[in-house]
Amino acid sequence: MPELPEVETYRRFLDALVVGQRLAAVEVLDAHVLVTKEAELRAALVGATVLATQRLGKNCFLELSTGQVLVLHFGMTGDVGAYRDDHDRPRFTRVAFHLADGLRVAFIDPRKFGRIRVADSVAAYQREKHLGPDALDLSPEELTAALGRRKTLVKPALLDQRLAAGLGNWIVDEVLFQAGIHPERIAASLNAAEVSRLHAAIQLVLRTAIEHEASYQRFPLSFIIHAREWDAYPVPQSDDYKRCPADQSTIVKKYVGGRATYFCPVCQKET
DNA sequence: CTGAGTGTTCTTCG
DNA sequence: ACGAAGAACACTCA
Repeated sequence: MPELPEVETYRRFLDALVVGQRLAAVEVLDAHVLVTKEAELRAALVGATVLATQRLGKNCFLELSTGQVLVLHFGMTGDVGAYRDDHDRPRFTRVAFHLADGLRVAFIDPRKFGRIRVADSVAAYQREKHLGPDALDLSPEELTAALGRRKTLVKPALLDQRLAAGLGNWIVDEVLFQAGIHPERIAASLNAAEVSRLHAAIQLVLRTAIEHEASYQRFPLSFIIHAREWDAYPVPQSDDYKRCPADQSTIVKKYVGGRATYFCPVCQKET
C-alpha cells in the first residue's frame, strides 16, 4: 500500500485528527516497529502537542511542540486508523498514540516492516536517510541530471529514494507505461523527449493517485495498474485487465531489479 | 503447503 | 571504493 499517494492520504487523515491535540500516552503493542526506544519515544511524545503534519516521499511527520518530529514510515503494509475503545482497536495495531481528548491513533502494520522514530527535524531525517526531493517536487532538470549519471536500468533508478523520494514499485511501472518507456532501458540512455515524458508521467500518476486517495480501483482505465489484479477491475467479468489499455497487447510480467514488473511490450519498446 | 507481496537495508560480488 | 544484485526481514493471504 504505502507509496507516496497512500502516505499523503494518511497524512491528511492524521492532520485532521491530531493537529492541535496533546499526546497523552503512547501504547506500544509491538516494539519491533520502534527505532527510537520505547522510553525515549514516550519521553519525547507524552505531553507534547502536534503542531502540523508533513510528508516527504513515503514518510509522514508529526511536528511536535518540542521542536522534534515523529517520523512514521509504513513499510510494505502499514496503515493508520483511529478508535476510542480497546475493543475497537484495529487488528495489527503495533503502536497506539493516545490523544488528550480520548481518541487513539493506531499505527497498523501486519508485516512489521514499518518504522517509528523521533528525529530532530524533517531536514535532519532527510539527510540521514539520503532522501532526494519529494517526487512531486522533482524538477525536469533534476530528473535529467540524475538519470544522466546512472548506467542502471531505469526502473531501479527511479525506485532509488535518493533520486526522488516516494516512487514505489507500482508507481514506477505506471509512470514508465504512461511515458512509453521500457523498464529495462539504461537510465542514461533516455533522450530529452523521453525524460520530459517521464517527468510529465510522474506528475500525472502521483496527482491522479492522490486525487483518488490511492484507491486503485477508481484509477482511470488507461492505467496499467489494473493488470496487477489487486482490486476488482471496474468492468466485472472481463479479462481486459490483462491487456494494454492503449493497444490491447498482452501485458508482460517479469522481474526487473528483483521486483515484479508489468509493462506493454508494444508501447514500451526495449531499444 | 507454497509462493508472492506496495519497502528498506545489509551483505556479497564484481 | 563503488555500484549493483540478492537476500533478509515478518507475516498474511490466495
